[in-house]
Amino acid sequence: MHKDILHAALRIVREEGHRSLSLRRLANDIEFSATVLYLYFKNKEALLVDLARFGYQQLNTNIDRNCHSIFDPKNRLKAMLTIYWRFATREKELYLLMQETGMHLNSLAPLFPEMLIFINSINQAITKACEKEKRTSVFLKHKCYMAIAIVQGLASLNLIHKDLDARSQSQMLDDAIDSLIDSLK
Amino acid sequence: MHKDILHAALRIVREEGHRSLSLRRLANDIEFSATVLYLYFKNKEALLVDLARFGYQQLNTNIDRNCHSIFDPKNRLKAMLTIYWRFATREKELYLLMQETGMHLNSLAPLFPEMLIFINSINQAITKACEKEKRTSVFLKHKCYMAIAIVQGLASLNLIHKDLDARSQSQMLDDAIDSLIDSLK
Amino acid sequence: MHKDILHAALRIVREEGHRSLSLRRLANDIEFSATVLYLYFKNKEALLVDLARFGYQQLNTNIDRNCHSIFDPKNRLKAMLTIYWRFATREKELYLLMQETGMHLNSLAPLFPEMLIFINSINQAITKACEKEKRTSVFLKHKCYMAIAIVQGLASLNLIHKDLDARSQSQMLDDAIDSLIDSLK
Amino acid sequence: MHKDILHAALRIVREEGHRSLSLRRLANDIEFSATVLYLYFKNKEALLVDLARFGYQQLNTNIDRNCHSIFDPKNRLKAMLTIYWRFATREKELYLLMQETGMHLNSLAPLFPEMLIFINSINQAITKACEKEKRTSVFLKHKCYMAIAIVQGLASLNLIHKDLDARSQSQMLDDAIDSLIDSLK
DNA sequence: CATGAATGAGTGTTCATTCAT
DNA sequence: CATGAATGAACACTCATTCAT
Repeated sequence: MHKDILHAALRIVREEGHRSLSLRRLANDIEFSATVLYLYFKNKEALLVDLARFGYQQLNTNIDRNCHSIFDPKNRLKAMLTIYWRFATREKELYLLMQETGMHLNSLAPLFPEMLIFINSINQAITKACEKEKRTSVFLKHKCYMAIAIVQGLASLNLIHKDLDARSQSQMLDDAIDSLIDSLK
Repeated sequence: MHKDILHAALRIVREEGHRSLSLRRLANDIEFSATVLYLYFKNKEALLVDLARFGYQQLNTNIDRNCHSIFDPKNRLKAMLTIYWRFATREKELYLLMQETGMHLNSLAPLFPEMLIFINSINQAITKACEKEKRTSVFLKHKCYMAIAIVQGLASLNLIHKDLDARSQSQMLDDAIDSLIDSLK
Repeated sequence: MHKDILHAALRIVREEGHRSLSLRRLANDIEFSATVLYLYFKNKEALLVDLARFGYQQLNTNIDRNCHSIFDPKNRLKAMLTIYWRFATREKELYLLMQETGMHLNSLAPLFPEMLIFINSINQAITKACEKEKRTSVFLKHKCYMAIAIVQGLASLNLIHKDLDARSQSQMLDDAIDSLIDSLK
Repeated sequence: MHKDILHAALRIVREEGHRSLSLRRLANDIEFSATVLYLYFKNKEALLVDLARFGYQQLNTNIDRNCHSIFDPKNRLKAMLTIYWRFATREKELYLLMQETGMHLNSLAPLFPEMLIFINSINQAITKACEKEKRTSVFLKHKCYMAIAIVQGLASLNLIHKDLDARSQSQMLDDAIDSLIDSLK
């Protein structure tokens, strides 16, 4: 049931935007009373958090599935970031929800383990990609955040400036990732 | 009065976030009836747009004031982007409002001239920074958007991952800008 | 509760006119919060439609009850129209609401079955009243609408020209109906 | 100016319905401040009354212009009623306003001289049409009101049952008028 | 003669949430 | 385990009207 609710909520978010997700609307969709939502979620906020976590899970498994066979560290990193960007682009509304939910939380750790997993996996990929150079962990962390920032920046650009065609976008993404990877040396 | 309203709205946004900006609340703050808002703004949306435009004006004059005396193109570009980032960081909530408002508009041109001015000024700076290389306008446009994306990405990172200290952030920004400028050659 | 609301609404309409029927006012009367109205009606408009339908139901049962024992077709028709007129006169405000609601609808069929039932019953009475003459269905339809028009015309006259005494009115009604019935031959 | 206001109001009523006529909207159209309306009209209601009176004036002059050369009393009466019906049909929204305004008034005489003129002219036509029969004034009055009722009834039918084509309507009107004229003998 | 500035009361509507059952 | 019934607070917005200037 928890899952059913989450999936229904997801559908609403995907189809009508996260601003349109109201508990009544959701209760209607799952064909249960609205009260039942409070049996499975403390709050609307709790539901949003779960939704966001689900998003990160999706993202993580997406990455796992597609990258587990890529052994070259740099290619692997590139693939991961590309998947991240594609996720943000395709799941526009869910991605926005993930961002917004992240913002409103005081501490990510307890509520957002999946996000940390995601960050970690990026971090590891970067670490492997510059194994020989023996970088400090601060350097690695910075690069990791930078990688994420680039994708997020491009994604949010996409939401505002609709005149950017898909080709331009993916080219910009490629360039940016290449440049980042270069900077690891 | 138009300005008074805008300033009061701005204060609410800054202090309590743009989600807390309701017309009632605003009317209360300016100690007028709510009706008066409709004498100066067609809509709540119109007010938001004006607020966002105001934000871009601020940003533009900020840039003007601080960069007009920097003649070296690359330094100039760096300064501009740094100011942009600082703006996004310091005016967190206003910046978010600007982003959200931008997303909901169909065409930016008529309602957001100030945003276009901002983009243009970045574009020009980039153009000057690689004058000798005779880059295509597409190349320039991509780099321009990329520059904006980087700052936006770092800004949104900032909003989510509060464990990043100021030093780290500005160092990441510096690195990223340098790397971008490098890529212009 | 649906019925309770409808009845309270009816009372307001009857006593203060359908222009005075606001959801807040209604909620006040039933001593419930305004929100509860939306549990039973999608809209204010939906409530109005239900109110109008209720009016037609009343009218239909009125007709049923009083005419089922009248077998002479012409007398029957006359009785029906007289009841219609009396309804319009006595339930002045409800009648007006029924008219206005009817005007604002695009297609009567789905939302106003009761109105169609009413029209149908008039039509049948007319059909029976000139069975022998084998009239075309167009002729019958015209006469049916004409019958309704006459009553409506007299009713609206009543609303404007208050100097008409009851006797005059019912005499005019009688004459008009007789004349209509005559024209069926 | 009085006239200018009235004409602007008329335009709004005609184009957007009498429910859309608000003083602000009107002030906007005439490009004056809303306050100025109160210099020429005591109330919104006063303005509506004037509007309605204007409607009756239009109707009266319409009748004058087109019927002054018809000498046969019955033809004349028929022409008058036809014009009335056409007016109600073509000036749908103005006609509705005239009806509604009439309803809300306690006594028509002081505020609606034009309406009385209209009724009078119908009355006279009827009187002439049955001069020889020496009818009582009550009889004449009844027939007069009946004539008006018929047209009003058909007009309001028109507003609700949109499935009636123009031909059917004018045929029904003709029949009804003929029948009424017949009944004068 | 006209206005700008302002308002109070009202509109329909939506929301997350609660609680007795 | 689930519901039906209900709510209070808020929302954006519109209206006719007033009054000092």
